[in-house]
This record gives sequence, structure tokens and C-alpha cells, in this order.
Amino acid sequence: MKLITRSTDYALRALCFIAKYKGKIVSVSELALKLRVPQPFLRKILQALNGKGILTSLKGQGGGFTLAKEPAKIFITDIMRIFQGTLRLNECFLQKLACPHKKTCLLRKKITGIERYVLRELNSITLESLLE
Amino acid sequence: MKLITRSTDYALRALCFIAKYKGKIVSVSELALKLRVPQPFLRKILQALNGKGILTSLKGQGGGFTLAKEPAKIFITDIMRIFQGTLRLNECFLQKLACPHKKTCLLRKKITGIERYVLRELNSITLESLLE
DNA sequence: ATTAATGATACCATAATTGTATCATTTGTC
DNA sequence: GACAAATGATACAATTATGGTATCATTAAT
Repeated sequence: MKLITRSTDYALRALCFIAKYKGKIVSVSELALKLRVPQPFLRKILQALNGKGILTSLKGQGGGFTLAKEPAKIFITDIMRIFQGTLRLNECFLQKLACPHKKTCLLRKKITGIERYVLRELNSITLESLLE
Repeated sequence: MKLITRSTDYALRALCFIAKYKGKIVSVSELALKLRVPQPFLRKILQALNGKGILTSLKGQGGGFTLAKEPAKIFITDIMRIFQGTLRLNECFLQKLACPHKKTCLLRKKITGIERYVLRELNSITLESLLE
């Protein structure tokens, strides 16, 4: 049970690194080296971030990636959603069987409450807040 | 990202059911029928609960399972731990690379905070509280 | 023209979770 | 005592999610 998967993790580290470069272009090979992360995998991740409008890419020699938005406008929930899908904690519990006694709904309520809290907390974290 | 896996889910439903029977013996086949859950899988789950002292089993014809403790003394975190292992939310983030800039530690702090909250909430739920 | 980069995409590997099968043992019932 | 109905133990299979690799096409600087 982890809140953040490896892909998200790598993505965040990469974004932090890129953010430090303030508009300069960073290539995958450089990043992979610095972060000590498998390059092809990182590449796939950056491509996804590009596709989702978090990064901007430049092709050709000397190309690479830069941030597409200010760090203050990149929320870690955005990143999580890209790599982990919708953020829900109560995926499976009692969904088909429509809660035969509705007692167990107390559990669902609790979990929904937890979910709300978790999302609120996570939504308070931007890339900027991770930078220093 | 789910807080509760299917095994835990099944286990909780089964425990609720068994708890209602107040000391009577419930067999896997009966339970599987009532809960509409694959029987061999449910069986494995109940065996685990027995092994962990949550249920007591009786072999032989007319055998089955009963609760080994009062519902008030069975915490859903106990059950989660049995099927999902240690309850941690910040498994993978920045553990090997020992936080090169310690900036990202803010994330870790946040997640640790979330984890504490989640555990506190979950620890307030017993089987009894799920019963009505 | 060459080289160093990304785009797109298909494929593979690993691990966790979910689920099945089987043989041995126990116990109630006839 | 034989039989049937239950669990104990355990190995195996299937499915899914995640992590990771490979490759060919395209772009752009030198």
C-alpha cells in the first residue's frame, strides 16, 4: 500500500531537477545520469509529462525538456493522477454487492473521510513547495 | 491505490457475518454462498484468520469457524495487517538515494503526517463498530 | 551528412494479488 | 467401523499493475 508509485517518484525528482534550471533545457540522458534512474523508463515518464502539458519538449540535437508551467502551478496530485489514475482510496469495498446491511457503510464513510483528508493534504503540495 | 484490498474486504464481510451468529459455527461453504465470494479463496482467508487468532476453527462434520475474540477487540487494522502487511504509505519515496537536497523531505513529512492520520482513523474502527 | 535529441509505440519482466486444486486429518452420524 | 462433511496445509495457476526495454521514425543543430 503505497501512496506514491515509483513512476510518480521519478517524475517528481525529475521535475524538481528541471525546475532548478529555470528555463534551460535538460535532456533525458543528463537527467538519468544525475538522478541515477533507468534512462528509457525516465524517458517514457518525461514523454508522458510532455503529453499532459507539464513539460515542453524540444526535439533535435541540444533538445530536451523544460517546464511548461510555473512550479507554483504544478500540483503533485496532477502528477499522481498521470501515473496512478484517479485518486480514490475506496476502490473495491462493497461496490457491486451494494452494501447488503448498510452497516458496513460506516467503514465506507470512514474511508471516504480519510480520502477527503488525504486529497486535501496532497492538494496543498506544489512543485514549488518541494523546491526549497 | 486502494487502502483496502479484496482479501481484507472479504475477511471483513465474513467476520461481520460470523459475528452476527454469536458463537454459532459457520462453515466456509455457507459463508461463500451468503457472501457470493469464491469459496476456495474465502477458505484460505478464513484459515489465515484462524492462524492469527481472530477466528477459532472446528474440524470435522458440522465444523466451521467462530470468532476467537469479542468484536470490540478486533480492529480492522489487525485484519489489514494480516492481508496487506505493515501499514505504511511512504514505502518507496527517496529511501535509497538518501534525499540529496533534503528539499523533497517536505513531501516525506507530509506523507508521514498523512500516514499518521490514516492509521489513527483506522485504529478507531473495530469489528463491533461495523456491526450496527 | 551526421549526430543527438524526442515521438510513438510495442514489447518484456517482475511482483502482488487473486484464485484454484489437492491430499491429509478430524469428527459427527449412521 | 464406514462414510461424509468439514478444516489444515500447501502448492500451483491466473490476472493485473507496475516497472522497464527496444526500436523505428522524426526533428534540428553542427
